[in-house]
Amino acid sequence: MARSGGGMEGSGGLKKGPWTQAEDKLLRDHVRRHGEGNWNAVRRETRLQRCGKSCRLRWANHLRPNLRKCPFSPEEERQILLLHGLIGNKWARISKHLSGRTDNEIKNYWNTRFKRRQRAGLPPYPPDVERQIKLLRAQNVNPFADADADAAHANASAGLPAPPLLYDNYPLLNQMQVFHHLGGSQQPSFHQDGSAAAFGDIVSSRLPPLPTARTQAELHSNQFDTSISGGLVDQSMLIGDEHLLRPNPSMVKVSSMPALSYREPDGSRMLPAHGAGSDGDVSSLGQCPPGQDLHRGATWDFTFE
DNA sequence: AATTAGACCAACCGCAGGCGG
DNA sequence: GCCGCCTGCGGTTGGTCTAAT
Repeated sequence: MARSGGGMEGSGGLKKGPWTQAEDKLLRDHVRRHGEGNWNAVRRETRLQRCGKSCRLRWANHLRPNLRKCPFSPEEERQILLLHGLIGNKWARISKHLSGRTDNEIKNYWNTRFKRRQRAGLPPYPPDVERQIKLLRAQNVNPFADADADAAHANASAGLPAPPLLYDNYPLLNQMQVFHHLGGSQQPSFHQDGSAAAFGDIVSSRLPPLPTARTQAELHSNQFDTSISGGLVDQSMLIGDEHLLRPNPSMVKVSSMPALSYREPDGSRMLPAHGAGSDGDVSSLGQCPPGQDLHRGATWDFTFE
């Protein structure tokens, strides 16, 4: 929704506020003809009275193809938490690991989730996610591997030799998939050298420095340093986020780790909360049925088993 | 039925970095 | 090196929706 009323004009006669269908069509047509980029030309070449910034945002968040507008699946939520734990508020980077998701969407998700947990006095990450974050950090898994992969791709295009085929030349998502495949409890072995990697052997190299420990006060209001809160988790915190999101009167705190499961929106079947998909591949989680907006109403229903 | 609080989400703003003149 | 333009990113705001009271 808009911050200012629809049809409001900013300086220079530029329109602000919510986009109309006609405006969307103009922008879509322009991108179809000229491709993405050069956003300031949109106003010159169409009747659209929007600044370039606004056009880019509208395209990126709403109009570009292959956007997924369904609610986040538990697997995606877990990936967001994990990536956030590793690289912080790098929404654009995180969104690159979740196909069809925008940085704005992920940022909104995190902010509301963060506020909720903060109000409840809970740490930002569920204990199992926090453990995984600490493990990945300890093993120096490179969360910026996608950038390396991009660079490798650029090298290839330029006729330059490809770098050695290392696991961290692939997106972090894939590393998590392997981790997940191993059950999450069995620690994969990581190597700092480039020796051959059998399955379960993860080669890691060219790592950025790990974040240094900082006091909570030094962090932004919505950032956490997992090195501080890690490990010391009260049993009462072992409750899935969805219970906080949509409190259930029958919800009780338990003294031992509950097994979580979730029910698909149609209630047809129950699946384990973690590793919902067989391989954690977001792209295989399924698109929303065309014309059906699942944003509201279709929530993941966590229950204790 | 009215009110309130919280969740959700679209969109704006400021800033930084890249690039060409 | 400086400047202006463009683009991308992250933070923030504020409207709408929904459930609870």
